[in-house]
Amino acid sequence: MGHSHDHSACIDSAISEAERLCAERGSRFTDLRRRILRMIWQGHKAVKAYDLLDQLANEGGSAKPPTVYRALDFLMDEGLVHKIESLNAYVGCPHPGDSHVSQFLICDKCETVKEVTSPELRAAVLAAAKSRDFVIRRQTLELHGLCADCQRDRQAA
Amino acid sequence: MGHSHDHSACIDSAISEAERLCAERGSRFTDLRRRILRMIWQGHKAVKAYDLLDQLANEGGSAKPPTVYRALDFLMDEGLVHKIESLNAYVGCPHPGDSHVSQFLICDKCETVKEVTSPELRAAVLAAAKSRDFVIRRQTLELHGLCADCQRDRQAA
DNA sequence: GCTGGAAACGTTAGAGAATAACGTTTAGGA
DNA sequence: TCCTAAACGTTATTCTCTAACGTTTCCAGC
Repeated sequence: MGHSHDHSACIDSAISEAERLCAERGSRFTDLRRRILRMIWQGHKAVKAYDLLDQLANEGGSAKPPTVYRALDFLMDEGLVHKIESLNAYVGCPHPGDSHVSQFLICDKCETVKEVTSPELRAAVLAAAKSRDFVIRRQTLELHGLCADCQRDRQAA
Repeated sequence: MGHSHDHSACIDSAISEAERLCAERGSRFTDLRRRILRMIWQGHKAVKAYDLLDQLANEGGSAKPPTVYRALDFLMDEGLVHKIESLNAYVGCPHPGDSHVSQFLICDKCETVKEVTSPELRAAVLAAAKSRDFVIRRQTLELHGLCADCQRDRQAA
């Protein structure tokens, strides 16, 4: 992952995909929401709410917490971003629209968050729940460790 | 889970197991730490730090946040409690000592947290990580939904 | 038993995360 | 055009957690 890819393409495609989905659903992809989604997509790291707040402040306005949290709520409702519970931070969803359960690989060194979709893992989760007679509504599956790149140049964190 | 079991036995065994482990390791299981572990074991729900704080205050003293968080840190280091990231709350570990990765079933209705250990699920997690060349150091696996009991008398939450 | 140092605990202060409850603006359908 | 709901602004507060200090307590070594 990481260093070498055309990230501006990531951003653009995320924004236009969001545009498309919101139009399709009749939800309002306002300027504020677009700006915040763009900020989150500045990299493949999870972004903290108060960092977004600071960026908004730097861009001139006097933003307060509810501004950011309302935008985040919208983006999460639309499936455009996910919250990483173990970090209290938010990351862009690379494939909104496809309904899916989220599973994340989080590198503790470079902080890259990679969303993965493993059918086997999904099946194992469902099986574990079923055998205990438990009905899943929502799941948090966050794996912390070292990504491939950071294992190589490991001066571990 | 839940309604019908001798819970005082749960508490007692958790405390004495903690006692044993700390003695074995030479770590100090102080009165404060014992009290907080006992509070957490009052039920099979995850307990919030500030609820612990309130209970301490009710018991007379003037406890401040660091008191609780330091005790929680100790208990977590010793593997006696786990943090539920998706709730910002803490739950007793039913089998400290055994090294294990934690997987939780969390009922959104009765709030019972059940720690499960599924070798199949564990294997699936490892396989998913390995196939992406990712080394896991720590994992958060929290499944929210309805436990068996709450499915039966479902006037859902 | 005394003592020195580390661990535990007390306390003050503040950062970071999130929400409640109001008011104002704006977009867009009737 | 008007009217309503959604979006946004603003103030205040709650909850979660930590930094940084000082004091007490334990206990290993003398």
